[in-house]
Amino acid sequence: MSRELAKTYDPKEMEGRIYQKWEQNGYFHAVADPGKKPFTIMMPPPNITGQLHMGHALDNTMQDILIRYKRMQGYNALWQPGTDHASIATEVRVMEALKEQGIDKESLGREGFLEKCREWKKEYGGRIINQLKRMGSSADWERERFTMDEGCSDAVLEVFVKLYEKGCIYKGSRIVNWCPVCQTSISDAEVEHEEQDGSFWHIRYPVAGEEGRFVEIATTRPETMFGDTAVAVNPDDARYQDIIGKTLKLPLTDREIPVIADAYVDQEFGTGCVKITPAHDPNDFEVGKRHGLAEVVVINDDATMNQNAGKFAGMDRYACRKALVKELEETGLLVKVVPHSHNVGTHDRCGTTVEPMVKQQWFVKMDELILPAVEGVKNGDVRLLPKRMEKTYFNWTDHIRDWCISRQLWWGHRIPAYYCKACGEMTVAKTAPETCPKCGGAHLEQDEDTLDTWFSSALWPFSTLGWPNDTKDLQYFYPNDVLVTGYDIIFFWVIRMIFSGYAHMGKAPFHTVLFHGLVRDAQGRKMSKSLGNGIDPLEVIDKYGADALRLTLITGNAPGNDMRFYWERVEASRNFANKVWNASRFILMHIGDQAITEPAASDLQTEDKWILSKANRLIREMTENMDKFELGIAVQKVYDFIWDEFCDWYIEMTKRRTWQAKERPAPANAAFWTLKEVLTQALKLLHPFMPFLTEEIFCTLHPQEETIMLSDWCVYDEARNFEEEEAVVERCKELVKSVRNRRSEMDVPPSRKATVYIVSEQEAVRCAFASETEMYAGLMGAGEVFVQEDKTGIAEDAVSIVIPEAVVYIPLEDLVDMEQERARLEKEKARLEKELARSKGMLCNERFLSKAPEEKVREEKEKLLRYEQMMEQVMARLDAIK
RNA sequence: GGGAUCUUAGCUCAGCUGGGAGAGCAUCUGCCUUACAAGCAGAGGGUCAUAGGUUCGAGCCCUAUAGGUCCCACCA
Repeated sequence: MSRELAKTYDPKEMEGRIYQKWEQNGYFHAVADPGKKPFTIMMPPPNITGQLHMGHALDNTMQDILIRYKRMQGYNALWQPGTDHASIATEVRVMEALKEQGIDKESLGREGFLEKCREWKKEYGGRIINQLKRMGSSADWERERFTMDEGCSDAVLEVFVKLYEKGCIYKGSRIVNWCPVCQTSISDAEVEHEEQDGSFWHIRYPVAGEEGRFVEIATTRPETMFGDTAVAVNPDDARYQDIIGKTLKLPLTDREIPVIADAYVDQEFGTGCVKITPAHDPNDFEVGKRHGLAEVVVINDDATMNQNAGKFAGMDRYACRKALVKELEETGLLVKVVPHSHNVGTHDRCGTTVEPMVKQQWFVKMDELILPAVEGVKNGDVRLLPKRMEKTYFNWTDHIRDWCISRQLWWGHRIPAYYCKACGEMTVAKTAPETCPKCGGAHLEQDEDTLDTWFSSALWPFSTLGWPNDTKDLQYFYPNDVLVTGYDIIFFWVIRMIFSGYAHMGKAPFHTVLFHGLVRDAQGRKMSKSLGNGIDPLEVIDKYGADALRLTLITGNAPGNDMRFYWERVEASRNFANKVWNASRFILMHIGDQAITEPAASDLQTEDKWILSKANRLIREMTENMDKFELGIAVQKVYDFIWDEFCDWYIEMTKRRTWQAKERPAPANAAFWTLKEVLTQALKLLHPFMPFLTEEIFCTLHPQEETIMLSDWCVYDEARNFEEEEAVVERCKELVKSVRNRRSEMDVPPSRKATVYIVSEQEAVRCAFASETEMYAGLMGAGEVFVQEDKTGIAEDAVSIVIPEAVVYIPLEDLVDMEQERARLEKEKARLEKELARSKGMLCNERFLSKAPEEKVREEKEKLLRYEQMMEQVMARLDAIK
């Protein structure tokens, strides 16, 4: 590796090369080693249909930061990657592809279709993995897994059979959410509710045997009336007491249905009479169960009406609604139509309005399984960050319903239930039984359905480590440490992993869940394909580099909060990378091939100790922030340190020494050593956030080192805590700033080197300023600096600046306007008067003095003293130039 | 219907356990000063949504109000 850096920061050139080096050297690979402490993160497996989007970029950046940080701290850090088979999403995509070739799923048959899915996986399954690599992700790719690989599938079977035998999985006829387009049932979590404008149709149902008497019901879904098997009223409803138990004629049919009483009915709502359609409404289903009503199915799987709808059979559900309403109107049974907005359930994958249907499906019984998952979060065994996510979590667990896990799909884990063709007996087993255990029949058929995708991802924290086998990896890396994911899949995935961990491993899968928000576009809209407002992370990487993208995603982002993405921010991040690059170039340029030795303590200048002390504190603070998962705060600190303190102040302070390296080698060596030392520390602290840039510079700065990735994270060192030197340098900085400020106000050209006099009656202050002139004189554009006790030799019309403990004079004959000078002093006086009033007010407040902590009172007293001194100086100066 | 969350500089957002309001971008003024114009130096800009309360002290804690966002929910 050469000891020079290219002239300009060019991420494109280095990122691919560096990543290849890391991967080839096996830095990402973790092996169980009882001698080291493990730190494990499971990567949320991206779908094999997936392309890298900003959400992945954020998610993976956060995980990579944590993994790199822990790896540097000496942990045996495992970041377990893999992909998800995404049953419904993949199936839809494959079907779309087939459709273009004019092939449909059914004609291929189950096995033929699965073959197509496997081909898809082969082609697209690895795409997103390669994209993740471009982000710099240091996952252990050698361990890459797939939710449908042999091991994960075995875990799925094991869990299914185990839960079935415990009675936690059952098959039953229940009302489920049916997607007529995808032709499968879906779980409650997959249903999205959206507010739609609809209508309330008020319809008369004639009372049987009482000519001219009607019951008026109100419905939002008239087409389901063919499935009505009752009309319900509230048992306490005075209006309808006499009608309970009577029979109604179902319009347009020859069926008769009873009027029943059920507390479910709200008297205040609608007409107080509710048509009951047990086969197509979840509530009605419950009511039907209570009253023993028949379930009449009227809608087919593809959302057309069936023969129960009489002459409407074969029509689409909405076409039927229209025709039916028209007919009701014509027959005079339609009373009125009232506009009504209501929530409609849609399938989150395809947006189709979900049809509640009664179906034979498989369910996981949740009431008991969920208990440890609730307890675990309550007692802190699993910590959710930010904490408010717990409320969302409990909101779900408190209202948990059984989980519908069967899907009428082919791509997925097929349910391990086998039916005897002879006697119908069902056997649940990991492998197909050869004969029926009941009748001995040899013809068994496996259940047609597959499992919900999330059934396998729920096992991800341990199935990837070899479970159900008791592997070394499992013993060593389970439980995992942190899960990083978006709050949008808390119900789908997080809760299910937690209860699965407790149920099958006896332990929570991880101790911390770190949630992040959504990455939105510059206008705050969700990035989506339909809006076309998505920004491709790869495009960002191409233009500005992965480091810039990572920094952009992590700065100013608090856990769980959504963030907006816009290009200006990436540019700012890239500029920071460039800053680091150039500061490093400066240092390398001066160090060259010189041997830098650790300077004797006496050779270290005040500013050297100052920056070492600052860096030391940064180490402590950042480490604390990292441990608290405050990544945004941590990176902000190293950013500010590098740019504001190290570059803008420290490097500038060392310039005089670096230029005179030949004449005065010892002080120059101290500067070089400090520059190198602090830069090295800063690079390490920055590495988890910007891995490529820091690697490139680190290896150039330390040619004998192989990588920064495996170097030690910095540790706070009490011996590098230099409070006195810090105070001195901060005072000098204030001096420089006030002189610069005044020069700028007076339009003194930067090229004009002024003579600066610092006058202080305090000897200690004079000493401090006098001994540091080399550090600060250049920074404030001073030619000569005189530090003295009084105003001897200073022109009366010099510009003056009152700073704490001293007054600075700059003779600028031609530029000085005494009127302006007086105005400035008056302004300063007014400011000080305000401060004095505030400070005195506080210190005169008895209650402040008695109740505030001593430290605060002392601080305030010191401030008052300083203001008073400065005021004195301002007054004296005003007096002098009168 | 229940719940969460937000309202801080022109814009986008930080602000950890309450102790004199911050960043980036944008704006204005000087500078191509031998690491960096992707830069340097300087400046302007905020009754921290509103109204109460707790406190010696509130952007931060409590209550209410207004507006925005999101989640959950079986009101036909």
